[in-house]
Amino acid sequence: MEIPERGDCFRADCPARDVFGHVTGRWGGLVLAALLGGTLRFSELRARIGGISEKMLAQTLREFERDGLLIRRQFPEVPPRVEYELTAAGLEVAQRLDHLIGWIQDHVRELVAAQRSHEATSRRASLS
Amino acid sequence: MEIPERGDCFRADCPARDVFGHVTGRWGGLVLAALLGGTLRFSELRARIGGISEKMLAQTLREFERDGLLIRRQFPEVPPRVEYELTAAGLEVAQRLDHLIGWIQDHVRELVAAQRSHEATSRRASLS
DNA sequence: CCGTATCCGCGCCGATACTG
DNA sequence: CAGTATCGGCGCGGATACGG
Repeated sequence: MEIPERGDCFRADCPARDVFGHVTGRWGGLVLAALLGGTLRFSELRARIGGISEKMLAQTLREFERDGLLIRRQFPEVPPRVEYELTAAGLEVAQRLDHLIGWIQDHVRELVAAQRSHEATSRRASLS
Repeated sequence: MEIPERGDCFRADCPARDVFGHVTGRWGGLVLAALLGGTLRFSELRARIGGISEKMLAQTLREFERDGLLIRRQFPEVPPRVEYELTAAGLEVAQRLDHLIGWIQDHVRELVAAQRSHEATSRRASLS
């Protein structure tokens, strides 16, 4: 397929949509944001990201390695040690993700309040 | 549940993770980013976001309305007209998403090149 | 035009067991 | 420690039909 100079995530067939899908996948954003603090081992990542399974962590890491957003560094030791680190591209993406995550975290109460208020409204409406 | 002053998306049980899930859902980011240009009708949104079905668009819009990120405005006309617009909170989220999307779109060639190069590497590795 | 309702297949993802 | 292999449920999401 022809790769345009600039992608368009709004088109279904654009490779940019593909990468966007990885980044906004269920675990993608959390993995990248977790690595903003610096290099982490597999088990450290797993501990930091609540609820992720080994399978999904491994799968997500492989996707991002393929996309060139992080690098995998393996040490010839026993027990084995593997570290993951953002590439320059990965850092750019992770920083933008972090801004998004940060805003949401800072406004949790406002968001939850909106949810509650909306529930109340729809209840009143359904009482005809 | 106790709502902390500041959320933590890395915890599995935090409401912030919940909203983060909506925003980074399959269609969430594209819907919010599409509304950055201003108010849009249902059919306009559907046309702009390649591949989305009516069902998923409606579902995504309802989630965000509940989260207080957008408002739904219905006009008493025939044929009916419904417009969707970002709230102040939605604008904040959408802008951050747009930065993320923009970077990916601007670097689509770099990303695709990384994917190709990685395929070549893993092919060589598997040839033992 | 703007949805909702229903069905249902596919693939995501968790659980478990196993390997180097 | 850092994974891979395999299985299976179930929910996401597409297709279709219908309603206001």
